[in-house]
Amino acid sequence: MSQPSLRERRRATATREIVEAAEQQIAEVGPATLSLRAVARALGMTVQALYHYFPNRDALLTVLVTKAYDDLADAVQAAVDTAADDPADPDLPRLVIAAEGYRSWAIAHPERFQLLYGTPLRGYEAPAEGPTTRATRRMGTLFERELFGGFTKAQLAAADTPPLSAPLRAYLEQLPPSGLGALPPPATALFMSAWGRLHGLVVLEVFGHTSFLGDHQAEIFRLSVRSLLDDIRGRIPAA
Amino acid sequence: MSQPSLRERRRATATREIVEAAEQQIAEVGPATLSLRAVARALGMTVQALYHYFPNRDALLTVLVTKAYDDLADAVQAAVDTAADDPADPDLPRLVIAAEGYRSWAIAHPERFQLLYGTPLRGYEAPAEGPTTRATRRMGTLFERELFGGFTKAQLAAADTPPLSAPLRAYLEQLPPSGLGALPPPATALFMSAWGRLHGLVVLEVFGHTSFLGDHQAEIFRLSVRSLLDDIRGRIPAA
DNA sequence: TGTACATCAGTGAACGCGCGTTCACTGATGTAC
DNA sequence: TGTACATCAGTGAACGCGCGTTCACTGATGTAC
Repeated sequence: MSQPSLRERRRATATREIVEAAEQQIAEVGPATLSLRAVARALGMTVQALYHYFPNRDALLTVLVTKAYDDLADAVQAAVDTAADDPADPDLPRLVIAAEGYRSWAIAHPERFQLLYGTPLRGYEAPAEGPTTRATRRMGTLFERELFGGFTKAQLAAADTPPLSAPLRAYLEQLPPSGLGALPPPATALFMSAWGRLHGLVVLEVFGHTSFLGDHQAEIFRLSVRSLLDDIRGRIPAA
Repeated sequence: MSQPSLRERRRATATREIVEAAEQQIAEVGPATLSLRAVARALGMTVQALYHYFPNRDALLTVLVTKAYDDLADAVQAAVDTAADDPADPDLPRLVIAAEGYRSWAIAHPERFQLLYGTPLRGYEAPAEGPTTRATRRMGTLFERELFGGFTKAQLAAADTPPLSAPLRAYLEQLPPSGLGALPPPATALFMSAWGRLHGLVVLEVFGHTSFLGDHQAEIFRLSVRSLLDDIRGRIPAA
């Protein structure tokens, strides 16, 4: 219950400032070129001082990656929550809102989005299990709810997909229930397909491959997510 | 008609060797870390010699990017051609074959795929118009044919999509006919959606975000492309 | 309340490294007469 | 066929740069008595 000491509070502040300066750096030069020296420079410190807060460059990167996953998941969550409280357009499916939250964050923070979904960083290995997978799961659960909410397990199990091989069915069924294992196999397949679809358009846009669409990228995206929802819903039988 | 001189042939050979060594380098350390010195080292040359072939690092990168686009388009083309000559499974839609050609190339050359679709390289600006857009168009045309081949313009124009705004319709109609401008607007929208869908799954897989699917990524991909085809075809009215 | 000691944020100096690029050169290949 | 000159691939030496990390230090903050 003892409140943090002055030193602890200062340390926390300094750490936060370092992370923010690093994010600023990433926004300017991209994740691959992030340099400790530049971060220190931005803070008016010497590089060596950073080593009191992070044992090395990779440790700082890990924090940045983790935070980016969390911020992205938060952004999607916030988009859904806001729309739930005060629906701007009651006809807009919440999946579209969630997807647009995802897209908006990516466009607002392209370099941090790269950090997550772009080229894996040389020499940097993301921690296998941990906060990053937690944030991913959180986001997955959100989309899953908007896609499949309101359908029974039986309906989902009867979803109309191209046939799944027996080994695939078995594999999907034994995935950890905290993730996708809770869904019947055809629904998992649909989910992956939908996830790729949503992610694909965002990735193309963020990396500049759809710039020929000019100002209409947002509309194409919304259109595409609407179709996605139609397509998926059309594959789930009525109760 | 004069055949190339000895010197010209040697120069061509040397240039090819440099490009190959650079591709090898990229395969080992990734596109961002590509260094002229390492390329020269691999060839047993000094760095300075490279400057007789490329004015600077960016020029080499441009060649590598262009070649990667071409090689990818070639791989897709080859997959379709092979299947046309000697269909391994006559029931497998050619779109699936093209898509799997795309996926296979990406998986076989993940670093070169990154070069095209991963994080844009710092300080490197791709030539706006030129060979890269040509290769992209080539690939686009291939997929377009497999998606929409056999349908009339009238059918495509009547495709069932969520409503397109008037400005979007107008914009899509005036795109250059060499690219997507030849399609009726709803078909273009469908095409973009399909392209994102296909690309998305590949990108997730290549960058390791679907590794939890283990050996089943190929099947999920095929399933997803089959669904994609169903979904699109289902939106185009009968003649 | 004061004093002795431990903790810790920060600095100055330095390390070794690999990088892209430039310059002046040598020697081989090609060309004109 | 031989000779003079131009072209060009390659080298040695060097440039200035920014990087991550280590070490020994100073001075402020916190803690035990």
